[in-house]
Amino acid sequence: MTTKAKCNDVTWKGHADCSHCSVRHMVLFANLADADLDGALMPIEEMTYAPQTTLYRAGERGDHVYTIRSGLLKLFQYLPNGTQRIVRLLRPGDVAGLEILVNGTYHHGAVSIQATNVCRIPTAVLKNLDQSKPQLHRELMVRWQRSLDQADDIITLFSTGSSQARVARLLLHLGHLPADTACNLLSREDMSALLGITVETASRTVADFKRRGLVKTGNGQCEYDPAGLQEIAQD
Amino acid sequence: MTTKAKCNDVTWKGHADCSHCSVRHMVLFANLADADLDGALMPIEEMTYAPQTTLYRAGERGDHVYTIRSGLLKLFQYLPNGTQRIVRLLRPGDVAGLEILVNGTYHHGAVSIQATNVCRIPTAVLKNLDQSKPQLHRELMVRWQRSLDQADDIITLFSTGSSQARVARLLLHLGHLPADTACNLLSREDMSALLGITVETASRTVADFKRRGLVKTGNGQCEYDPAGLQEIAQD
DNA sequence: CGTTAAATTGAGATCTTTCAACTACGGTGG
DNA sequence: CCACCGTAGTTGAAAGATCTCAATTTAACG
Repeated sequence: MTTKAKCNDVTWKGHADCSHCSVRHMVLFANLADADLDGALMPIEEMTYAPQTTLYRAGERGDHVYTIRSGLLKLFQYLPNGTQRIVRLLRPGDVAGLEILVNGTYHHGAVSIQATNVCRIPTAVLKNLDQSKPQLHRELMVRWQRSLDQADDIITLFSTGSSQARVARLLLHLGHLPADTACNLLSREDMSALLGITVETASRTVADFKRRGLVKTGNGQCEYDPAGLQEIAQD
Repeated sequence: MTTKAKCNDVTWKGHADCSHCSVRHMVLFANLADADLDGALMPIEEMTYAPQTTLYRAGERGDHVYTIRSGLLKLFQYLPNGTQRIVRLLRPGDVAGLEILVNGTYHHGAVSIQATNVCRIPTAVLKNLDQSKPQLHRELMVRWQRSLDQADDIITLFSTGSSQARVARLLLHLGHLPADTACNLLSREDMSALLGITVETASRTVADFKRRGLVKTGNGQCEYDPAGLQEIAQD
């Protein structure tokens, strides 16, 4: 289900370490000098999770943060009535579990939506670097701010307006990274939990978009008409 | 409209300075030693804003963050269609404008809902303290995390479920601080922008609560039945 | 090829919005 | 002091959107 590898362990196949990380430019250590990272063999693990794998649960104590290298992760909370509400969608370069640095407890459940590759970083590493490399602070602030921006997106883009507008905005949002006109489709259940609508409404809306020729789907992938969806996303 | 006072200026009436701040325990400098703050006369201003006053606008450049000492502040963004969506509600102890530390631009509009008293802190102060007092980092992280928790609340509490449930949760949330069973009521317009419903629905819902004896209102104040609202807030 | 979960569809009930009318209230100026 | 005015709040009624529940189809997988 998951694979492990010491990121900085020279005995590990591939010789991977943070200073040669292929996504280094977008992750937590982006702006630290190579020398800062070379000093110690850090117990950072690279891990790959199959879809639907739980990384951690809300309320759980822990001492790792996760930077996403590839894939898609959802963070969610449970509502009073027991249903699940997705509060963040994390993509490569994003960080999960920063709250652990504040009080040692995760505030969300974290589950992979697609196959997801992450670096699992012990808080001890950050605390060590913290004292020696103040540059890390800025990097942490940037991640924290990015999380806030993403939360704002969930509020303004995904929790406001008609279900049509929400779905359209979601598709555009998902497509924004890989290409400009295609995206991996979420399950109707995840759409529902993310957009605050029912599974049926999500299904009907996507089906309607298909009928109108706005999207074409094929095994989990989705090609769409940007202009058309943009129009609907307006309101 | 607004009043100013140098927080640490010994010539200011009242002799106020951060080391004697009455809400010190809940604000940004909570855990800094008095000595850390005494060193320099810092250009921190205490200001009082009348209701409906704009502190800053989205997109604007700036170099101040605000800690709320008393009152109520809304942070909002505009939707594609021009309507306003409230993304955060700030109360005493909360911080507004932290994003300025990352890229110098405010991400929201900030407007006082009630008369609001704040400390207006230049980013330069934080950057100075930052280098000399690493303890400030933890304090900043705590604020950042609090902002995230509040954003999560907006998503799960105020943007999910029936309008009745949302209004009930809002009243309970507003009452949580002052007393346990009363709160200052928002305008229907702000309710609408916060809960993602129309002004009319907000009005009807509150009216319905009144008819059912769940709330009593009198000039902007609101007394409510906690158990009854809790019931409705469940879903 | 059978089994199970996910997605889709239909139909009616329910909720929310829309649009328009009306009321309450505070302040202004005559 | 009172009529007038503008804003915020309220209410009604019909249209529209979403949800609910049940049935059906499709897809996934061993």
